[in-house]
Amino acid sequence: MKRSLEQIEYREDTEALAKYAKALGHPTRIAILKHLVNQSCCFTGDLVDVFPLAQSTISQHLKELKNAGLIQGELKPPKIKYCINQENWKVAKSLFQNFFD
Amino acid sequence: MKRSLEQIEYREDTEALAKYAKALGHPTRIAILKHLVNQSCCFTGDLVDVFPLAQSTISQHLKELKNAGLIQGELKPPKIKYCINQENWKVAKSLFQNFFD
DNA sequence: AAAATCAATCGTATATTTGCGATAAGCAAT
DNA sequence: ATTGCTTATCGCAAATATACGATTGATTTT
Repeated sequence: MKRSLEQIEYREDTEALAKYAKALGHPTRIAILKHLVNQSCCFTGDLVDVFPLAQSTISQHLKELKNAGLIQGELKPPKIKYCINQENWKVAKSLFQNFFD
Repeated sequence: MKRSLEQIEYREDTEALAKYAKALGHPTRIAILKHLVNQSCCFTGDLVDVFPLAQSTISQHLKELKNAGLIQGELKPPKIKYCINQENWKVAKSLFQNFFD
């Protein structure tokens, strides 16, 4: 992509908010998170049953949510249990709260 | 893009939240909105001075924010005055509020 | 050690996003 | 009607996102 020569430096909280928002910017990921909030936790397999998407696609969405810090995976062999990352969840919550006044 | 055969139907509020989140998913757009919240309103030209981005790029970001419904433009010849769309702003605010509990 | 199970990653295809410069379009004043 | 100012759109290039099937990797059970 053609980019501005001087890479723009935004305030840290601006970047953070954009990062969280981007992660939330897809209905499937919103739905996954809602599911996690309700169930408190769940496994990838469960989600594959809930959504008409390939396992690899679900996994990819989970990865993005994990990268954004909104969820975390706990090894629960032979499965992996995904939960909301409460700490960052609070951070995101307050970022959005402050943003909207 | 290879898509699921059956286009997934999400709840309306899930789609709406994802739409707003997507619009917020770029630091420049966050910064623009913060600017608008502070200034209450402003013109495209002002933003071009504030951000080291081409006028066309700013215009594109404004377009996305407008499409998402977060801002609105008022003709103030020869300029266009952009403001927060208070109505949708409230909607977005409560969607994020509910989402984060 | 082998088999089974589950999730992650790879490779691919396509769509969308982001950025730019250049051009067009809208409107006011001349 | 022409000019000048402001913003939108077009056309392009490159990056990123979204989805899939196929494969790999990790771990437990047999």
